[in-house]
Amino acid sequence: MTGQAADAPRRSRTPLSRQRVLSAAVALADGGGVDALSMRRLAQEFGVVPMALYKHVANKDELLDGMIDAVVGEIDPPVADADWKTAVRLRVLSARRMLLRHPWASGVIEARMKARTAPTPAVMAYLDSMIGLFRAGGFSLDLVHHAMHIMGSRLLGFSQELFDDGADRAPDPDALPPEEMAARYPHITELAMAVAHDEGSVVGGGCDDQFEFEFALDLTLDGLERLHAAAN
Amino acid sequence: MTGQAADAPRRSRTPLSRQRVLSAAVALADGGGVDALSMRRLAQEFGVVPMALYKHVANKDELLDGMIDAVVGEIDPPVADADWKTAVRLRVLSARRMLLRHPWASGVIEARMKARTAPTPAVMAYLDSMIGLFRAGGFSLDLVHHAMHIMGSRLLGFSQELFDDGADRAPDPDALPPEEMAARYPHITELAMAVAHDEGSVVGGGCDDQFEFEFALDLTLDGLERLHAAAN
DNA sequence: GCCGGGGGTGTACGGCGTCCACCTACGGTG
DNA sequence: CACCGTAGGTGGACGCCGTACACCCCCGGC
Repeated sequence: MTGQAADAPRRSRTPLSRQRVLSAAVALADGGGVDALSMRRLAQEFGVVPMALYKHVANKDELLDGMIDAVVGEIDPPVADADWKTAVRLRVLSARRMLLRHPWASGVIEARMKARTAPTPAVMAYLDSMIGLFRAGGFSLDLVHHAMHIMGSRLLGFSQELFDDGADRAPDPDALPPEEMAARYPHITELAMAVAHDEGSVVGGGCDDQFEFEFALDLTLDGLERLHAAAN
Repeated sequence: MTGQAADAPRRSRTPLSRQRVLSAAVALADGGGVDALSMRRLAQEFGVVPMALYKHVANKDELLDGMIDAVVGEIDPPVADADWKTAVRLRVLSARRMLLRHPWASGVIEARMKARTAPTPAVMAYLDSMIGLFRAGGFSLDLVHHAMHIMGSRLLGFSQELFDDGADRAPDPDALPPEEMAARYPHITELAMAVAHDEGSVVGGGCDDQFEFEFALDLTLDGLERLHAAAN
């Protein structure tokens, strides 16, 4: 009783905000997988006509972006007062827990990564702070660069080439101005700048995907070899 | 001139086999990405009505499976007379070249992996022979097991959990009988058997995904740490 | 009291995968 | 040579999908 707007049986229960749409979409994808998520299905979750959703999200792509941002935001922030290794470790494990909670997420993130001009803000923030952890541990920019490539698949479930860093892509209509970029994602910017002009560097040169791939592969193989030798 | 069946302007040029359908589908996906591939689009590539394709492939999923098998078959066979490390290295690099040739492949393979009961035969064969390379190098079953988990994302572009090895999945209607399985994929079978009952093992126990993930993560982090230390 | 606009509605279009009934041409058999 | 079974292509329809466009209604501010 005395319910004020929660259960009026006649008109739209709650005004249906972007937040509500997003979380309903996440919930719908959590159970039933990503292809159980259609605009029509989502709309009828609210007892509303499909087009109503478009007053709160631009289109389905933008809906997916919003969902990504939401779940990436669930990843725990880095712990303070820890060496780089445990900090990175904990963060990655937290990311993994998120991905297990939302099994659709890794696929969607990866797909968005491959096609879209820029990752969503939350993903950017996550990557930026991850780079920050390595930097705080004293890693050189080159080494951080390699580290990010190496950990690619572990970081968020997608496999490779997080930043091939433009030039070939379409010129991205709504890119942040550089100063904005630098302010918001200082570590990403720093790294991107370094990669952009350093040609001969400590470990390797530029951002050659093939080189990065082999570098990561060899690191892994060396690790396996060490294990193998130790198991004698 | 004297063309015998190549240019008759009236009736079906060439009878449209499963092979032709598959390669046309691969070509269509190579240019234009995976969502440029629709049954209707593919059909009109042959100047034929969509349903005609269904005489040669069961449905779109089966078409995708066929495409996967085709491109995975492009991966070079292992080189003979080489130590395990270079053999694995060359094979993985060959796989990568294939994935760069067919950018849609990694995504499709990963998606199929996540949902399907068993990978396609060519993928199975690839994994089996990869395991064989490690085994030939003297790796213990446990270590090979870890190695396959670690290299997951590098192996074929998908991220994780190649073999969580059934039990929870749907019982798979058309599974191979065990002896067939063992004959065709000896290394996979051997490894699966070992994982199935060995509980306390050299490196770790059973096939605990969480354990495998952390194991791989730590191997990577250790490798990075070594690089970091060496860079002083 | 009026009015502008945010938010929900209705309809429609083009594309998708695929089921179904149908036809047609061809090779093998009597 | 007549016959027929069948492999392979056809045409249409169904039920989904995302979303463009026009509309309308109701509420808050002037």
